Amino acid sequence: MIGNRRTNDPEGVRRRIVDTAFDAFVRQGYIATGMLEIREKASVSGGAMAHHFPAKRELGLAVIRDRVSQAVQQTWIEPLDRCIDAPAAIDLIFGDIIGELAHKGSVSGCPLNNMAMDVSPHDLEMRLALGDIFAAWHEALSAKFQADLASGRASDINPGSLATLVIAIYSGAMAMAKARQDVGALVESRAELAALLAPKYHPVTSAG
Amino acid sequence: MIGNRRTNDPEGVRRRIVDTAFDAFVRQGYIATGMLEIREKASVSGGAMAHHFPAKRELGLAVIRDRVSQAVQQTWIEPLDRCIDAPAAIDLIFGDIIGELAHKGSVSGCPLNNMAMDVSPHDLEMRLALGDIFAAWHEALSAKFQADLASGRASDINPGSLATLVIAIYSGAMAMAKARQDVGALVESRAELAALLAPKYHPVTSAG
DNA sequence: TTTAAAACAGGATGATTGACCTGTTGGGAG
DNA sequence: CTCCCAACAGGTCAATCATCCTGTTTTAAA
Repeated sequence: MIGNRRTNDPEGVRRRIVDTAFDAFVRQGYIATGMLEIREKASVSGGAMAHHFPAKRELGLAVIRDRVSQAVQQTWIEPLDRCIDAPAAIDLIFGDIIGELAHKGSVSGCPLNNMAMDVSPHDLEMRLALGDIFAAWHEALSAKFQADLASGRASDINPGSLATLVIAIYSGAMAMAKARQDVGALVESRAELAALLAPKYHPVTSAG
Repeated sequence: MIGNRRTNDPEGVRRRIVDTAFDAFVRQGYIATGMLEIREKASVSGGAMAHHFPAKRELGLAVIRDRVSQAVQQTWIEPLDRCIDAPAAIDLIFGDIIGELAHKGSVSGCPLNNMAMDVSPHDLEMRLALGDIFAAWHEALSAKFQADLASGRASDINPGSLATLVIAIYSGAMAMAKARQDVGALVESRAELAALLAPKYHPVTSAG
């Protein structure tokens, strides 16, 4: 007769756990975050936690597959689909992130990159799951550059390696911003990135 | 009468600890590495460890100031001084890293970036120490671009923001390489970086 | 030679970690 | 209404963590 009421809302409890874990993993890191801390912040009992996620690994996998992937989807892939070309989308995305971080005050970094950095060396399955998200990101960017090429909007670019470069710039600039707690690196990288893409777009059609 | 012989070599013991810690911190991360693990790998007793580094923080600081900073110095700043211009140095550095990683088999990432990612959110002093290294790196790159500009070797570049871009590309490509355990991102980024710097260098001197 | 302090050895310590266990309650199938 | 299992509560567990302690040996200064 320990007898306390309980909520009995499996989907809600699970969502609360994953949401809390995602936030903590991104801000402090996967390894630095304890199960107890997640339980307390999510107001979930040990029994409920063990029921939904018997091991920390599975919670990590769930966060990667359910949250990190959709974070990349929302902040990168969907804007790419909506914008007229790749440079426009990239500039919009950088601008949104800079504005968000500037008014939020602190920089927690790119969720995908943060997770990849401290999880990759320790868990093969998580590394592969994160690799899939990188691949989807790269594919979306690459396809957009390819489309710009096909439509004549751009010329003289290699979609695949250019997509890799853009991802590297974003990830690296985010890492610098996080390390220095300053959006300056993102601002400068955005400007440089726009400048290096510009000459490849709207090629001068034999001006006289 | 516990009585065992001991080495009594303060500088050597300290160096072994810091070397071992640097290797472990870069490969598995600062938080994921335990003091016991470092002690065992360095063959150092608990007493010696406590004498040289009473707290883990101080070992982290020592690794950052004594090893991470010199790693950046050796792999980036010195080659910059030796090469004729920035693009030559950058291409050389990327090539060296790619070759080294390719023949080593595994990618552990950029020491500075690795340390910054999992330490920055938790310790202000370490974050500032890492920020100083980033600043020195940026300053060296920026100065080289500035010199190239002054010597007429390059034109139409912004040394400061271009240096930030190069650091972001390197850090980001390293992170991708680590996450996917593949040097492809470094290879592609090197090519793209060379291609974007080329038109700014050796400007066509009124060919006809 | 005496002596104080640095350099070490070999544990011990409490706190925290991830995992798990027993018991209880809810909801849905029959 | 009955029965069964998912859903949950609350506490326990061994392992590991960073830290610190007592004692011994070396070094160097006086």
